[in-house]
Amino acid sequence: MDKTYNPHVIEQKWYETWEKDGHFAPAGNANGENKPYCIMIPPPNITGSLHMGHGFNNTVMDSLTRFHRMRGDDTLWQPGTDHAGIATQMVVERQLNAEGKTRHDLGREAFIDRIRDWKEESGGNITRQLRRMGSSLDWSRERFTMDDGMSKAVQEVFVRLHEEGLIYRGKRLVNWDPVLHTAVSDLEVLSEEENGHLWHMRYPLVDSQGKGSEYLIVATTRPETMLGDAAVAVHPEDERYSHLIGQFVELPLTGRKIPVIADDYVDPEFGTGCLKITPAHDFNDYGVWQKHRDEKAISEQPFGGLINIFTPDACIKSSPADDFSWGHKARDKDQLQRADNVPLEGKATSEIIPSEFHGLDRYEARKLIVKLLDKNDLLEKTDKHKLMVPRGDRSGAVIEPLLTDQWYVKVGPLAGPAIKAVENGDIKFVPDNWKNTYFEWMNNIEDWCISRQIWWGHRIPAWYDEQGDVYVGRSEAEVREKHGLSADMKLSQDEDVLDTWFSSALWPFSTLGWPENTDAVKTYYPTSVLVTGFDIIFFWVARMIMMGLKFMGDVPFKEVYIHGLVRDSHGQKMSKSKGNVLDPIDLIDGIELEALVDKRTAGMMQPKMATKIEKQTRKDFPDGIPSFGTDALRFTFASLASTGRDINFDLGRVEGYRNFCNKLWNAANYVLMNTEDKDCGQNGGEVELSAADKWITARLHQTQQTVIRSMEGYRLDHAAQAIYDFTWNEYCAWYLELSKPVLTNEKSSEAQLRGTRQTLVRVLESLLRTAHPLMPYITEEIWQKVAPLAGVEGATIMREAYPEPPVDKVNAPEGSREGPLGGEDAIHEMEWVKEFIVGVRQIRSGMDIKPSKPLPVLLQNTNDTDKARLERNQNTIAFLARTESINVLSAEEEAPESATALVGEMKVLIPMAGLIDKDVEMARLTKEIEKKQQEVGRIEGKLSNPKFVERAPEAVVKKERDKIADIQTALNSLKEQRERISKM
RNA sequence: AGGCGCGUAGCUCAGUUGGUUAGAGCACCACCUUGACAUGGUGGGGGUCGCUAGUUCGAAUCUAGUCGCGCCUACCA
Repeated sequence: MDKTYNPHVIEQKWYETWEKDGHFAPAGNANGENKPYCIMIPPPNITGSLHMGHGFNNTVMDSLTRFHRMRGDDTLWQPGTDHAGIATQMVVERQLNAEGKTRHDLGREAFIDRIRDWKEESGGNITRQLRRMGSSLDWSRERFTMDDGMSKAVQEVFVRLHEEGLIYRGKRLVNWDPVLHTAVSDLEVLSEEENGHLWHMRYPLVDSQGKGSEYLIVATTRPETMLGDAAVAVHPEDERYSHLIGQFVELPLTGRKIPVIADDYVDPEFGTGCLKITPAHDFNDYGVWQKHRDEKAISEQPFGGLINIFTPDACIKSSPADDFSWGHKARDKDQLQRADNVPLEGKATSEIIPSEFHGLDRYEARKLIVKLLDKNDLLEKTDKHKLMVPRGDRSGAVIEPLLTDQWYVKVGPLAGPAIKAVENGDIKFVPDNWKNTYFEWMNNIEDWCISRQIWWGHRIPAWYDEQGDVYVGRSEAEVREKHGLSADMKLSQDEDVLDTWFSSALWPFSTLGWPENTDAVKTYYPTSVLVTGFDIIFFWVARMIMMGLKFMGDVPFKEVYIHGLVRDSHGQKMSKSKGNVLDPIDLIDGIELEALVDKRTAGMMQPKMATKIEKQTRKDFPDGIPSFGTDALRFTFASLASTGRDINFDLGRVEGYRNFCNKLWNAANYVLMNTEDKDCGQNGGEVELSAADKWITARLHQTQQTVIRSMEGYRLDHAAQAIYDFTWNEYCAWYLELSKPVLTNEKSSEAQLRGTRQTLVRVLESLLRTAHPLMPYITEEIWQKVAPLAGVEGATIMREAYPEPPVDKVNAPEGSREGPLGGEDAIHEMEWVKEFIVGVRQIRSGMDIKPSKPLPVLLQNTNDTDKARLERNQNTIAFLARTESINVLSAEEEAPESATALVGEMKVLIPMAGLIDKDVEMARLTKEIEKKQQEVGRIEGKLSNPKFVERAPEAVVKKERDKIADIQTALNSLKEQRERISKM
């Protein structure tokens, strides 16, 4: 082993070996005892690169996977990527734009080829990065959501749902992205509060004779939509306006007459209590229109009131042709009429919109309308107003509600069983609270718009004849056959593709080969656990549950472990625009400050932001980021995996765990130095175990129990903490030190030496297996060297058995792989030894005595146990406390003036002559006495309370009594000591 | 508007069904280059657990209220 810990050298090497030797593949179940354990990776987007969220998420999954694999489960962690329809299409379109082309120049097929080419080149970036994280994914089963097999699954699901009437086509208002020219689902729209205006517009009454006011005032945040108004609504009980219900107002700038209708949707308190109704451009107005569409005054409006004024670009229509080319595809007049039952007699939309607005963008139209209203004295006032603006999560464009033909999944019938599965515990959320979020959404679920007007994705398996009738089937041939359509009948496939989440929803079973009934499907479905962040409970988790139950008749996973989102150390979300992103790979490899600054400011549109980010980065990382290695990063992620929602990532933690790796490395180095080429008892021979040997073994077992319990409960932070604590504070800080006096003592017997060496290697070997799921590389590297010394043979630690510590540390069977048994006596003895040593050290440190100076020690008030323990451990104590001599005083012997430490009732005395300052020792004792007195006071308070003694459990009372007795003894002892010294 | 989460040491976080002197890492102070490790060792300082009331023999932990921060849902033009 190298003298110094160098993660880079070992990491690369081991990952390649593991992958090459097929260690990531499931073990299978040849012996009939291996339970299946399966995790499906949440497929990362092919356009993406590894971010901290991935790093965290994959650390958790890999740790679970390695843990279960070592425990003998038939373990599969399956990788794959998501085609990410819109995101990917945008990436490649941007490339084309740079070449001065658009996707339309290439045509659909060539464009898709181009995307596939791009995927071959760049799409593997993230899987390479996953490998760097040490992820033990079975790459031989890697899937991609656009694979043939996946397409088949998607098609099958679509057709079956359609056959059952759970997929339908409808003309509805959808969230339309006017930049990307596609519909998006509710979930892909992010509404945020923005500053805007509330315009109060005057709509003149048509017949104001004797009716009081001459106009109604409507307030709107979107004046441009007035061109599509169909009515003005007031609350039916609003006395201010009740007399006007049924009257007409003149729609300014257009001359159209629209009715005043009554609807209790209107809030009389808001604005003037008059609400303009624009049913084709507002979801709520559409709802109002549906209730009133049969009223004559509405139905006689153009298009029955459903007046769509926008083109797909969100510009005002400028020609009659626009009426038939909005949405995403041209439709003829008859079809439109049939679909909506809306009469098309009369004028085209462009003819009812004044020509000065034609072709204007929605915001230009807004400006002009406000200007003209103002000019005509029809603008009452303009108020500043905060409003929720819906934007597409990909394009950032303001989403326009637009009437188009789309495909929908009727979600209600799927949601019922999905809710039940969580209610009855078939699926458990961890932490449990997240089920509330799930129920909340599932109980208010809306039909899911699944069609997208883009090219990259699963094309919808539907064909149209020339009359526009639609046929759904697995292929054109199947459609013809099913519906008896003649071969010469012209059919054209739907141009749209499916929402990416539609294929993701099938992920837990499509990856296993469904719709074929493969062995993998039979073995690994339902999968064991889904590990993901809470941000996609709606997007993904809920939909997988619905689809799994529907098509597999069983839940897709038994548990959902929801973890937090990784933020920066101040709790800020990491984002490119904030310039606070950390790249896990940079934490592994390290990065120079300049490179980091460049990376963070690259592509910044606003120079101001770039400057700010640069400044912040230079402040946060004055020396760049040092290289920490994968294991340190993984251990950090694990240590942060508590139940909270936010994970604030602090670089200091990684540094601490990098040091931990280094500690482990050096400890191994020490162990090897003392055991390699030496007899560690692998081949038999008498072995004598010291109290220290037994003690560390017992502590190892306790640690392993904690780790196993923690892993089973998804508390990786507790597992990490237990491993850290044991390794550093017990194995390294104490046991390695305790081994030194044995190994260096010429008087040690062969059996003693063998016992110590054996314990050194066996505990280390077992510890490495315990830690391996969290820190795979360093444990493998060390294990390779240590295992043979512990008498273990194997190709790799990752295929070794996970430690099974004996539950009962006194009575467990002999010959456990985790080492011999400890035992209570050994533990107590070691506590005594440690107290002794610490006591001397405290005096030494408190008195400013050089560590190198050997001290004479006297023991007073010793009992037989003390003497026996001293006998056995004298050499150890002398070595670790650096004593010159240890002498037991008999009861009648007077002790010289000394500094004192207490070990139970025994006094450890260090004579002060020439060494120790009286005042310092007085102060030390006084402080100690005060502390003890405080505690005595607290406990006395408890015990003198009769209610406590009466009502508290006996064990608790006894504990307090024992405690106070101990403290009293110590206190008396200390007081006495102070008394003596004060007389000096 | 509704729902949820968080508030513990200077910072980042643990704290299991209420019962030790409330812990860890980093940072801080002093001492130490002793032969695994200065990415280290030894010793030490630092918290009225956001606030208030209640339940209880006993509250960081349970209940109610309150303040602060954050998130997610929602149709207020």
